[in-house]
Amino acid sequence: MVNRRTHHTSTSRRAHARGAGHLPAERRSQVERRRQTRRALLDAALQQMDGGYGFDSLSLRRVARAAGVVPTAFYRHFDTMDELGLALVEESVATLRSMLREAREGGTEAQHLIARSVEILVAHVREHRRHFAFMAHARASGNAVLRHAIRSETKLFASELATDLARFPILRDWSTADLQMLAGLFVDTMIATIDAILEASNGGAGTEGLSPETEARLVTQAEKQLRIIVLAIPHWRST
Amino acid sequence: MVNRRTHHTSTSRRAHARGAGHLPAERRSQVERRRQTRRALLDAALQQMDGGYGFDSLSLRRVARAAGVVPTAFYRHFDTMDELGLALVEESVATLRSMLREAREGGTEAQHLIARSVEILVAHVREHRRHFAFMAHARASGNAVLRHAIRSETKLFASELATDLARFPILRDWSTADLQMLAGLFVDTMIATIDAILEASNGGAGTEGLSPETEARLVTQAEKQLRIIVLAIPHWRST
DNA sequence: TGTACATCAGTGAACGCGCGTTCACTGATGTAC
DNA sequence: TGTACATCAGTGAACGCGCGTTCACTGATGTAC
Repeated sequence: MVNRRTHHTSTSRRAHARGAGHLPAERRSQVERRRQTRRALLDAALQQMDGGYGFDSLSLRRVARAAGVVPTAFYRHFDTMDELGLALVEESVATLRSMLREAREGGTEAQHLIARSVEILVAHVREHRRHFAFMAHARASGNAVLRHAIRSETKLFASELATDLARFPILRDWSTADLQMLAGLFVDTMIATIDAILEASNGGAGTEGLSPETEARLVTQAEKQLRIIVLAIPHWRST
Repeated sequence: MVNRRTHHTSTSRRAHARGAGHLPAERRSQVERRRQTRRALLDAALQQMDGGYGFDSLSLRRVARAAGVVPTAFYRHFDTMDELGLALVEESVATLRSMLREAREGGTEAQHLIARSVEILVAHVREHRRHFAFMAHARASGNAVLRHAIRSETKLFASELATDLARFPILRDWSTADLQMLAGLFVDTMIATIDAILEASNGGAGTEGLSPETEARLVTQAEKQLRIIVLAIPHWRST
């Protein structure tokens, strides 16, 4: 009976080194190597979801493979796929926060505010398409952990928006509940816009990207929808 | 060498007969038996998705098992899981249509119309919770076939609503694009409400159902959101 | 600066499992005479 | 009405595959002296 564990040559091992794999020639520090592999796993997960497939359809092995790493190396960074998913939620939420921050800087005149907000939204979705697509899917996915994480972040986001809205003179006398209602309406409309953008840029027949015409149409529609809500504000009698 | 294929007793086969399984005592016709198994497969799929898990996480074997049928029997009814999914989309769409039809019967005075519409929506979601949950998940799922099927049905639904809206005197002079925009806003708000109801009735801590308080809160919020949109209508200048 | 040892990120073989799909089959229902 | 044959919904064994997870390992990086 021969030795069960085969002794491979070192060259065969080198041949497997790809992406975040083991590249001794580079002389990276251990912590840097670790950081890069973690990043590669997160990016691989986002990349694998790119075709419009959700987090649920990922497998640990596919993510590891796409990251250029052996499946077992995954466990050096995350205990489960859920933990990787939560890390992606954190990154995505950071993107949302930066969006809200950017929207806060600038004038408060309604007409410009709407156009600017939609512009910022579209720019962010384009810039961080994978993160938004991840959230759009995971929001309604089968994974309860991710779904709840994203839902609660969405509620938090709406609450922060309500606080911002409270600063407008015309909304000063609205009840908290009505401000939340209004913020919810804005957020729901934004989410619908995000969905529409993502659908148009994924589902497009082979074009892979969002055509300028389609984008313009979606921007116009979103602006109109926000504007019609704003139009109603002076006529609302808050309880 | 013994015969590879074991010859089981007929009693052991009977013991396996469950649900839509083979029940010779009943003397059903072949077509009736076929119809019942198909129904059992569809119901089993809906049931398996009940815990908040989406269509993507179903497997053919699990569905067949839950339907009380052997995996291979599945193929007598559907070529693939996708086909079963499309059958569920058809059923769900029929539900939506009946909802719209019900909403059309009755007065057109705005205030009552909103309350009635929300009431009908909530009643339908409660009555057909599994179908709505299926659509809410599949809308954003990884399965491109189902996603597109549901998206296009949603657009059709919004178009029909736009046609209904065109009959209101106050909307008579609105452009088609603006009517579509308005219908889209209503539909997006309804979808958000449906999502909120489903989330509250699944995510509730062990209660399994939607508490009357939560439902009342969601109904109030939805009514307010629709009302604020309606409030804006007289002030909109359509292009 | 040089040496001996510790750490630990990534490796590769192995496992048991549920999956979709194939195939030849069984036996009740349906039909032709 | 009775018999012989056809139909076909559902069966059960088998297959190859990708999965998550375990384990002992390798070898470069890091550290104590």
